[in-house]
Amino acid sequence: MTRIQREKQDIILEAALEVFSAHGFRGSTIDQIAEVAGMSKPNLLYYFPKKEEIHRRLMSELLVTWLAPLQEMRADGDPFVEIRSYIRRKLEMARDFPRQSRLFANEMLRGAPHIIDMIEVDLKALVDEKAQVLLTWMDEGKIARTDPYHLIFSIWATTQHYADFDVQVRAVLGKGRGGEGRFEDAARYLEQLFLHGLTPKPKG
Amino acid sequence: MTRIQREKQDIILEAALEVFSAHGFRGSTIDQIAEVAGMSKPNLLYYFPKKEEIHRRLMSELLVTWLAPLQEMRADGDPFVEIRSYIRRKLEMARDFPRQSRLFANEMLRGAPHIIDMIEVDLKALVDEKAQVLLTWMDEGKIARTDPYHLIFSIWATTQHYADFDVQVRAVLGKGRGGEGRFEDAARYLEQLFLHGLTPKPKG
DNA sequence: GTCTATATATTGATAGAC
DNA sequence: GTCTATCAATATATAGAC
Repeated sequence: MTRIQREKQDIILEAALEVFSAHGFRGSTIDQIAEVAGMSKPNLLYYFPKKEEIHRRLMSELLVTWLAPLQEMRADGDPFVEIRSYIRRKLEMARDFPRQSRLFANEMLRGAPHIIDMIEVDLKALVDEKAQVLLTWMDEGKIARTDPYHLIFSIWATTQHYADFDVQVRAVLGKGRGGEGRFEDAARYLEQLFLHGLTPKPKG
Repeated sequence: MTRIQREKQDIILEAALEVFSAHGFRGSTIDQIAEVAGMSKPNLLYYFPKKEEIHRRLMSELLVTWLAPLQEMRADGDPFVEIRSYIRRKLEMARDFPRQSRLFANEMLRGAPHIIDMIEVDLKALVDEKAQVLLTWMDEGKIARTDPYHLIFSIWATTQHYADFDVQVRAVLGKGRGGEGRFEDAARYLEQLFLHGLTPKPKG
């Protein structure tokens, strides 16, 4: 495959991400994607003969990106530093790659038909491994004893929320508060939530 | 409108909830809904002449259900009891009404085109009111000082996650752990998260 | 490789018999 | 109120000229 071909494919995939993440697979048309990509529909179909093939490519690339932040959590690091860094990385992904997050959420809502195998095998294996790391930290008394799986779920949920439910977050915060400060506020809030919860500090 | 008519409409709305929540608006066909409802397509269209009208009805009913749990949080109650109850109600909704949760998530992912007005007005007003309640509790030193808006967001995110990302949760927990214990585990975990975070208890 | 024109399939909605 | 038959619009995909 030539360099030109690869570039064209990348333009199409970028346009498809834009459209699929906003309207879902069925809600998106090749016409829309072609327009965003700046080419005609038959031209787009010259590079990707099937609409499904575009989606498939996006999904397989997505999963690699998706597993990366958790993989970086190191067993030999300081527990609080590692967890805080993980939360930060996930929140940065929600801020910088909201379309990927929404594409993933769309797939989940439909029962993950295209990636259920990778979820059940690769993702499960990774989470099992990191849950074991968390359990070790608990055994060592470095973090509170709790359910490591649900801990990971809650980090996913709280961070991805800022991408997937972005409209709602902005509407609720209103014009002033929604204006770009929300990710910094979220970072501060989530750090406190996961590290201390709502228990008030004794006055000092 | 007769009783029969109302019943038929309810059957259609129930079927539409099933289909829309799983495939999204554009991904659902009237044929599918009609089949689930156990009637022919023209017959269904006799009661709802437009596909959009079915969706509109579901959305307006949904929003009422959706605001209820937060409305019940009372300023004159004990803060920890009120917050814990709220989390519990939201988690029960994720468990008992996952389709409504997914319908809502679908709408959010698309930028809430049909309900943005209610989000910006009614939901915002309700959250503003409850954020004020939380702020008062913080001023009184009853709960830790934190961002009340992001606190509410994180309760939404963590509880709805068990409905919206159900496939993933079950796949990661595996056959044994995914088997029905997950909501009880989540309830225990979330209670600890919000009340104490990960700070380990001093040994004693 | 890119275009115009078009084939084919799906689907929302209607017509008209019963 | 419910059905069969069908229309009209949309959307995926292909044919064939350039």
